Amino acid sequence: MQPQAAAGRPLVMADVAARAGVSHQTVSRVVNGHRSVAPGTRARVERAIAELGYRPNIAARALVTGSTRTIGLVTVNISQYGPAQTMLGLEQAARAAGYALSVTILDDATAAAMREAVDRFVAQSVDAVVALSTYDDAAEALTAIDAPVPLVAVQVGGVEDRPAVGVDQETGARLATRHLLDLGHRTVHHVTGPADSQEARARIEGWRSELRAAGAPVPGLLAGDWTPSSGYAAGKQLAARVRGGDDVTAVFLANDQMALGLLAALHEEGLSVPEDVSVVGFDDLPEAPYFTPPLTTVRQDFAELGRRGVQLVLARLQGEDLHPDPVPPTLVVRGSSGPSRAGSARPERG
Amino acid sequence: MQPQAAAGRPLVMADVAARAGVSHQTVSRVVNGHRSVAPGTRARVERAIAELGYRPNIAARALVTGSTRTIGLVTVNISQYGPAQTMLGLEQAARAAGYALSVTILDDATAAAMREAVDRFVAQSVDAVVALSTYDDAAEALTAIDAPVPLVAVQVGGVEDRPAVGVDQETGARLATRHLLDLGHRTVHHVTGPADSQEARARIEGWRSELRAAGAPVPGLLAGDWTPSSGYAAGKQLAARVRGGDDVTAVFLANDQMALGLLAALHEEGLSVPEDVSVVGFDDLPEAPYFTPPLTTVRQDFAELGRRGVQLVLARLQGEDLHPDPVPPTLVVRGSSGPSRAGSARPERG
DNA sequence: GCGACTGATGTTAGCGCTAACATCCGCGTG
DNA sequence: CACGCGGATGTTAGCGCTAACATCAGTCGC
Repeated sequence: MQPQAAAGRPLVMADVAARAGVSHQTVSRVVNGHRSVAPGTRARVERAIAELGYRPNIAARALVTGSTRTIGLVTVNISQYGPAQTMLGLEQAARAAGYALSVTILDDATAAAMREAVDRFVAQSVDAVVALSTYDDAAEALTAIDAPVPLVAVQVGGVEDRPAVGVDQETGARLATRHLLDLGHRTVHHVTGPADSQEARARIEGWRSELRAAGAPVPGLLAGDWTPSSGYAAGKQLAARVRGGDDVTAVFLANDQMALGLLAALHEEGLSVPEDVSVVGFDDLPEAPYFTPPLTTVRQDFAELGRRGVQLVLARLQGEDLHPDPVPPTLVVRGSSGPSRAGSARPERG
Repeated sequence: MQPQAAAGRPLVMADVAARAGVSHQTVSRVVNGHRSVAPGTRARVERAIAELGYRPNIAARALVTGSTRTIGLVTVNISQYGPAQTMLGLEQAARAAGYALSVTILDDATAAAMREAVDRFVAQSVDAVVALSTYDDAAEALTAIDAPVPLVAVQVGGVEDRPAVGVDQETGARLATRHLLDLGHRTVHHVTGPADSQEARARIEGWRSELRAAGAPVPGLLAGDWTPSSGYAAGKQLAARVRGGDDVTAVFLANDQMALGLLAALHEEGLSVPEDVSVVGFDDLPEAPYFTPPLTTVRQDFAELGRRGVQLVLARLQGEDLHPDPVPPTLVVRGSSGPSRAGSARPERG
């Protein structure tokens, strides 16, 4: 696999040219798949390349072409399932398109950090930057940044003048809410994500409008922050209200991790899911089928999101102005949701 | 790719030089912090750089220096907590050291895929490659690869002639096993990771040697593959044995996700944790405290692992031959492990 | 007071590649 | 049969930067 032969200095095009008995330019033509090269010559050059194990020096190529064939990714929270999965899709699509992916993980989602990251990428001469963030200040910085390269946002809704691709959060939230309503629940409570997250707000919006459309009362929000711990707190709160006689029979949480926390709290408080309270999450973590009980949730296709992000980048690089549709989420029904006030058998794991 | 969109064509060193009234070489000296530049000149050049918004072209620099100040990371399974967290530490340490991080996510952990990834990085002229994989064939490929750049392994134990940094898996497994033994359990069952994972084997080793040291019987292994589903299957199996009268009171699983699956299975089978069976995992996922019941587990400091990985790379780049100590794991005791009910109401086979 | 030395700067020569132009050849056409 | 055309190839000129050497003061030592 070594790119240089046993010889001391690294191989360059001229070495291949000498071996194939052609000029270095012909080698360049072969390497770049240029058309006007005689088949015989091309074969000879290709053999020389293979025999020598030659690899073009991409720094030299980048210098003259002005393109590094690298996409910069700036993201937050890589240890969460969603971003990690999106990154996976992004990387694979980028690789398939012949681009390398350079990554910056933001310590915190501030505008300054976002700017600095994009800045560093520009200095690094990436061909384009993909930003994965759903927080307001970061998103704001994104609109403000005037980078000399295409800059696309993934998973950010509501950014007007910046190409973006995302999952339709609102539809997802409506799916979840509708599901609970259809099961006969009078209304559905909602545990939110952080207030400065656009996704969290879109989910609130979807939940609220579905309730309104069904003529159901719209209860007050329970504030969460994506963490299991905040779901746990919300669970304790709801349990107290149930015990106080409140009519709380269905909860929709803005993500699965919070749902896990809520499940733990309800369990501790002696409430059964779904008999006493039905619970629906959002994301469909790989662990969700193994929660106690298995979690009904809204699945987002994060990898697809990443793929579309790259698509968008490539389009921008061509100068096209693609406006991709949002990725549709789907509802996955498992054991944590059931009919209102009616014991039922647990559906099997998904 | 132009550094700044101030004028029509991209800025180059000569522009700064002209503005500062010096030669482009002096600008280069200032940019690279060379010492023999008169303070006045340096100030003038720096002002010109700031005013123009000049950024050096790193492709040109890379071409002449032969260094891209980029580290390549090849990893698997980024959607798992461990690798993701390790990557976080890696990225931050790399950034702090002035290196960019280019990422390849392996579709599958085969030797061929590993080779190809390293190969691509070499073609990309990265300064070093960090590999994050614990699977045999990938690890094997790693030893075999003769890259023209430093290649360090993170989280791979047992690779002899290749610089590596990892967590002390064996100690972690002993910690978990000892904990259960100390609680009075006669022995501890073990659900393994995949057989071709070095980490999984190290955990088996630790578990086995701790049992032996305590003079406890060593039960047969339950094969898992890191997934919740395999933990679930193991749980079903164990539950059947408990019902059959077997003396199964403590289980140590090679990761937390499998523990989640096992918890779900035991719950379904009407067994209580920790009353009937004590359960200990490995990793300490952020979700682990919210399992039902909260999971006792072994914590690994993945981010630290990443940081040490970069340390190792930098040392290699300097030509030093650092041999870092493994990162020590710690036991986190929560509700899923408790005292043995030796001589309990469960019927015993004669 | 003059050669050797030191520090600040300029000049020159590539790094390995691609783009543009130059060249050569064989062929069809009037 | 001269002409021109286009396909195949070679030649030349940079891309923007750094390394190495050249230059040119000043400064020091004896």
